[in-house]
Amino acid sequence: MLRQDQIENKTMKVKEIAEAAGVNPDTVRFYTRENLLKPTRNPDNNYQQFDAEDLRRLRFARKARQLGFSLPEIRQILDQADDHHSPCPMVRDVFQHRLAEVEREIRELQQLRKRMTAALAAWQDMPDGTPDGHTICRLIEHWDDPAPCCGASEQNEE
Amino acid sequence: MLRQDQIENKTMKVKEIAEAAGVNPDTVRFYTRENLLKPTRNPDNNYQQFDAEDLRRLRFARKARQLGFSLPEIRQILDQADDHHSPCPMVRDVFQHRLAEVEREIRELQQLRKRMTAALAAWQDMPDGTPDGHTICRLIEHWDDPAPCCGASEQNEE
DNA sequence: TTTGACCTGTGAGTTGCTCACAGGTTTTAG
DNA sequence: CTAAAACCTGTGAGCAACTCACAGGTCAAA
Repeated sequence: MLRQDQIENKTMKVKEIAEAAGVNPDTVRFYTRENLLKPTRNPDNNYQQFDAEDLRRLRFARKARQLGFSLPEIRQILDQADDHHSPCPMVRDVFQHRLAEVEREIRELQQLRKRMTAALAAWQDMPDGTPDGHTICRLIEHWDDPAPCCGASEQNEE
Repeated sequence: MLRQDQIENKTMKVKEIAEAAGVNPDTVRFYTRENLLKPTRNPDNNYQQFDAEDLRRLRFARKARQLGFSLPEIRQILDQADDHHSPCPMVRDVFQHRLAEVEREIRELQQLRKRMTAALAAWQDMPDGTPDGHTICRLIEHWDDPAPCCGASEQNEE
């Protein structure tokens, strides 16, 4: 299965590291372009060579993406780690910032769900399903805007 | 304040309708390009003329966007209304679909928040704040993937 | 009349990928 | 041994829903 060079250096080509991380090979190429991954080159054919460290970086990047970190943030973290600085104080800041965002998003979506279920219920209550043909449309039209800013007055968390 | 033609026909220029709807004028131009708005033209100067109906369409579009409808969906709804079809059965379908999505998003974000607060708590428990400099990073690295599909086994809502 | 604010259309930038293309390399099957 | 399949390379475009920039035309008020 593994060739000699793979056993010795554990280097992978694009498709191999992509499969190992469960991502699209184009994502690997994209991250390489974006300097999140810095593979060496095989001088014979100019192919990219990824090692176990690259795989860890890639997995880290994917997990950070799931947490909502942006690619520039992730690059910053990885670069700092490369420089033997602990990126963690910075990570903590970004992390806390991101947590606040997540909580805001949750509140907004809960508000939204509440309105939507109410709208659907109002629509269901109608006799036949298409009572006058405009209920939902009116519900959308008369939807009152979520306060554009500083709307933190009523935040009942479910 | 209002000129004569505005009083009689209530036509607005880009900036006026944009302000009336609380959006960026470029958004109005964009929606016009995308055929969500179909203003007439002033033959004198080729300026776009929006009327009260356009304003209602624009407001409807904005509210539908807040609900998560896509521009093609919104265009479909508006076009059907133009044809004197009630768009509402279709709207209901899209609406229900969107509600399911919103609920899925809420569940995912709540999962995420739970993990993030746990991570921060673990980090806070450390003596000084930067205990070994890698806690959060490891927390990210060892973050276990949210089950990619069918992860609906444990959905404790809040 | 000139300044400034608006209008016009078009094209590019944003984010995080994903896909397409054209040409080079390597692997595999016959 | 060779031909085809599968991979590699870099580059450029496309997605959504705007937002901004630009160059030139129009119009209001000082």
